[in-house]
Amino acid sequence: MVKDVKEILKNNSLSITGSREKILGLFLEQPGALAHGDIEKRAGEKFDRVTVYRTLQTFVEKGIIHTIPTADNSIRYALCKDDCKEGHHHDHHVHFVCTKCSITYCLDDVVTPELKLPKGYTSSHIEVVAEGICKNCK
Amino acid sequence: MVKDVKEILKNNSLSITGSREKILGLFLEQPGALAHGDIEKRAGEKFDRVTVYRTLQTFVEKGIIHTIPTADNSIRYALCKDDCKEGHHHDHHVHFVCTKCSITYCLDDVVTPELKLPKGYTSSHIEVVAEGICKNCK
DNA sequence: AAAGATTTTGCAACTATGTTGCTTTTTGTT
DNA sequence: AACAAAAAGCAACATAGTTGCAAAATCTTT
Repeated sequence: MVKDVKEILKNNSLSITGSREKILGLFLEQPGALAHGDIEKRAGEKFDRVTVYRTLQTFVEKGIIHTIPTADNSIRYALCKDDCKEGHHHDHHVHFVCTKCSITYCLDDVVTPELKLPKGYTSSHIEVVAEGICKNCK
Repeated sequence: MVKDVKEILKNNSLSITGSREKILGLFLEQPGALAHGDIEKRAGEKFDRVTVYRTLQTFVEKGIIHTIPTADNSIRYALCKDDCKEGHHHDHHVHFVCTKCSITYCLDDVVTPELKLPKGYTSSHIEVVAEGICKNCK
């Protein structure tokens, strides 16, 4: 079930380091998205804040994770599906934030709907975030 | 065209002060949304940062403005339509961020689409942010 | 397997952003 | 005009995020 962390790093031509293994491991072992703060907490204060920032940034650049904008304005990160390549994300799915447990889910099966924009507007990307109660909390 | 700032404040039972008049004026005199930083800059460094924060907070509570989550994770504020009441917002429209001029628009006529969520999920609020080129920049 | 080049980490310092408590000033009310 | 209530301003603090640089770890080459 759990994909090999080292494998993923190698495939993205990243050197295998302790922090990268641990941080990537955190993403693999749980369903929701993680905010920067979550990672620092769950990792047990092992590494520096700066390292977390830089690692997340690297993962985003490589297309391993993607960012999710949330209403409360904290950036969250979640694993990308395999069709994300370096510098080119394809996360055209809807995100769901549970107001009870505050877990953020990627609803990979729910595709972002088409929008009829007013004349003159052209959209290249549409972000949809739904808020409510998730299946575990109802 | 420009609504009376004092009128709006009175209608929301807010005392009329210099900062509130100026900040509300900024929102009325331009089409897009404003971030906290924009307000501090455009106001010409007249008042304290804290005042801006508290004024914006008051306006949000009263339903005069609403917040817009953006991809770059900076909160933006925009005027609410008249059907927003104290503590109860109705901003069920789509927001549009221009990648060129980075102005954020409220597309009041574009209603947030319905979503078919997976079983077990119930959404109370859906936020849609489209990114692209606006009518002035194309 | 060791040496050297390259990355990554961790530290310190700094900037930006946002919050809280308290005093002074302004506003609304009588 | 006088008083009570609310808002503004100030200082101090808290959190988030960035940058430069030296030390440590990783990768590569032999």
